[in-house]
Amino acid sequence: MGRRNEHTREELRQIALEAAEELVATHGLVGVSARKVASRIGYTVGSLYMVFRNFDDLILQVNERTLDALHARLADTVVEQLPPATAIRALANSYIAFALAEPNRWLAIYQHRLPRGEAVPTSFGEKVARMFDLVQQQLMRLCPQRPTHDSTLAARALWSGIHGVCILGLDQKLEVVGGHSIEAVTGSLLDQYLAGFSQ
Amino acid sequence: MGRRNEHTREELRQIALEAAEELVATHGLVGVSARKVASRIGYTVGSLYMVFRNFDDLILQVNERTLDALHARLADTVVEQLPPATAIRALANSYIAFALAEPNRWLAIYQHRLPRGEAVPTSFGEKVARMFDLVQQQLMRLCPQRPTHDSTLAARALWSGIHGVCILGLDQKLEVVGGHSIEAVTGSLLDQYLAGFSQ
DNA sequence: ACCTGAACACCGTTCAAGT
DNA sequence: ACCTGAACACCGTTCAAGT
Repeated sequence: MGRRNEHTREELRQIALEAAEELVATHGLVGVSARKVASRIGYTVGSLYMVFRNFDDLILQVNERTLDALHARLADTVVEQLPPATAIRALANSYIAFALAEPNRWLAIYQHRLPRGEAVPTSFGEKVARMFDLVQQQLMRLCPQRPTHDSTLAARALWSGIHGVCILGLDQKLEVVGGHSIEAVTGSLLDQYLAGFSQ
Repeated sequence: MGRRNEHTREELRQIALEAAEELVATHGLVGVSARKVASRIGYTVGSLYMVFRNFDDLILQVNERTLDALHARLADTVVEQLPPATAIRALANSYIAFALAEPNRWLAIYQHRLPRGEAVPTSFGEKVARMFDLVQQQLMRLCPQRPTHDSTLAARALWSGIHGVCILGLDQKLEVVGGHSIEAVTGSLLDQYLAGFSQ
């Protein structure tokens, strides 16, 4: 009992997050529990409370890792050489590809909710903002004459829209209506919105 | 013990759903449990399994009630006398107003997820389809010359987009980026999309 | 200082036993 | 046929006790 010192605090945090991430990826947010995470890494439940404030904190950190992976995917989408409208479509395709490849991890970001009154950490908000920025840069290239305000608004509108299609698509709450693919629906959204915006 | 016969099966189902709905409305999906619902209506947990297959079935039925209320709100939005683009904006405003007035009930529809492999009942899908239809009717009025296929696709794209803005907005995952209101972002989405679509 | 093991107050679900 | 009460296998969280 007590004091094994096999891992540093930081190592413990890392292996716990990796175990939790794998549980999210394979079984979804509902498939994760503090006890399961602990047993996967060979510790008892109590140990997790040495490195995480509580269970929500653990999930929040898993989700931040997913946001990092998602942002990396978008940032890796080479876009500089493309015409702006094509660049935005490429970014949208990367976003959708991530959501489809990692549905459980991607959904967990939005399924997890903090108790009433508790705010998400600022680092979380910043990671979301980074993604909007990538889109906004292309919108500014598309319409350089427009004021910045227009493109920040457009980036949010467009990206929230893409996001909504992915959510409903993965929920299978979209397919029931007629059988359009996520790609077809986002394609329509992008085509019409960009046509309107650059007009 | 046993056999009180104070309520018929259907009455029991109704008061349970009402109690669950109130718990969702005030505390969100996480604030509901079978035990809490049972105690609110003066029964023990086991009784709920006489009228619901399991807890997911109970939540699903709560969510169908919310979908009915949402559809009623949209159907009540008088739209016949308006120009189609204005009508679509009015429908979007009703949708947003519902989400903002009943955030917990509205979010519960999309937060609840069935275990892997289980499909939502067809009645659920039909209720979503009904909502898309209301939007599609106006899109067809807007561009009568376009094939039906275009307006079904557009209804899904546009409505999923509005939906995405609401989701991110309520999550406060949208506000952090710059402080645009849900109304401003959906306004942009509608303006640009409709400009592109009717062009 | 680190970690366990047990306790506490909760879960969803089942089912023998009572009326 | 209806409903309870207790049981089962789970939860998140805390913390005295051991090394």
